[in-house]
Amino acid sequence: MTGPEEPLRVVVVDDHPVYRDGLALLLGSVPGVEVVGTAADGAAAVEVVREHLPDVVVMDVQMPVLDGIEATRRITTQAPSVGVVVLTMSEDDGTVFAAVRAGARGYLLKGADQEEVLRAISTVASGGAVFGAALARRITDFFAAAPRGPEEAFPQLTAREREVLDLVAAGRSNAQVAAALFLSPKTVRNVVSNVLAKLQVGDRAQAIVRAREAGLGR
Amino acid sequence: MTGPEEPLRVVVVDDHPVYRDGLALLLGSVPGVEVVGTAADGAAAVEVVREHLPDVVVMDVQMPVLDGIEATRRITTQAPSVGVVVLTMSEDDGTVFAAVRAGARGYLLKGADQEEVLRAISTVASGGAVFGAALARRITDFFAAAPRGPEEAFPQLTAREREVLDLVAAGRSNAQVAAALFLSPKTVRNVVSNVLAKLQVGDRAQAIVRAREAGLGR
DNA sequence: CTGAGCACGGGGAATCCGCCCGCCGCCCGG
DNA sequence: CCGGGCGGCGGGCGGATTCCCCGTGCTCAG
Repeated sequence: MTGPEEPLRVVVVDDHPVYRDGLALLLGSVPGVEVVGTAADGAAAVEVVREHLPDVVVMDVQMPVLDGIEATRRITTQAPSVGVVVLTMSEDDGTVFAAVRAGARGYLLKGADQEEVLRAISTVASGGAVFGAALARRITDFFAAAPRGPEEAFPQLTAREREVLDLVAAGRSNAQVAAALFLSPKTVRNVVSNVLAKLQVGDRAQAIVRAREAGLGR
Repeated sequence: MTGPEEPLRVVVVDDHPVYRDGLALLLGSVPGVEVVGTAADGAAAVEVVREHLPDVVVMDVQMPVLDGIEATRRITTQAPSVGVVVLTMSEDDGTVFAAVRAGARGYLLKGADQEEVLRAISTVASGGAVFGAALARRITDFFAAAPRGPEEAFPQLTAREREVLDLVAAGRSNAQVAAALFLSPKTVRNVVSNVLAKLQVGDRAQAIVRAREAGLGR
């Protein structure tokens, strides 16, 4: 990573000529960065990327013909080694998630200054992921809400019972649980029975619901 | 952000003296970065941060007295303006999620080179979030898996079948579903039966798992 | 009109499941 | 030493669930 430095090969995609060429010029003037191509819509972007195989693509979202999300999906599918930084006006949750799901590893708002864009490009080129200031909060909030871990799940259960419940929550039958844990099917039934009692639920189905709400079975 | 540049005030936290002081020296030698404090454990880190209020804390995870996760939680709670970059050996999913939930906005492996660490510090100082190469994939995978909305779930099901499946996924028995939908229990059984067939699962439990993975039942 | 597809209702048999009971091995305090 | 408590283990039983039949009424296309 240190030394002569092959330049970072970048493609800029945006349907607004002034913004696109301005950003390309700006990036090209930075030592160690080479803009190897530009495109004004998603379809052209896919083509340019296929041709030049850059390290990073800086991608707008709102574009004619093929939007940036779909273009990102095609690019990351065809050439997973290419990092995509999405640069857009929208800080809408749906757009952010869609972009990341499509394979983007960077997401900045168009208000970002040059240094921020450059840092994002470098980070993404080295395989990392970056989210701009306006999004960082949403990202962390999202993590806080979603993967509410197995968090000391069900302390009233024994280790064995948690183990069984986890498999039950994954949809396994008692017989499958027994096979997986090298137990008699009858024993599994009893363990499940104890779990139902401790969870204060009436049947297996409700146990699955409770367990999955606590993050088990995945 | 451009101009005279107040220096970036950084605190380095790591229980390994060589690593801690080496990193501090390295960072301090960079123009625009000032190391205003160091700490060897989480409790000391919280104290140092409270005293100096830096822009960014570079935090190890494995530490005596108070680990980096908990220290991060306390710091981001007391001083939300302070950005925390976690720097650790572990690329374990649980650790990553725990760190982000605790409020960290950066997560790099200890193999990261100096440039990478510097970029992360800058990005985090400006409010962004960064994940190193080894984690980026997990992050994007996580996004791909988690917020999969109710998205036109199970188009192969009839409206009635989706309605029933939704209640089943909430843990209701056939009798409860029948009462809720003003149907005969026998009809509910048949509908559930059709759903099981269309979902290609063998029993109610697996249907619940599939449904909840698609966002139903909540 | 006629047949196909679907929602709805029903019956019976095989299966699965949860519950109650007893047994065994372990640990701990008297 | 020994007796109780607890978790893991298994048998037998009754109820719930699933599956595979059946038939009805409705809509829609040919």
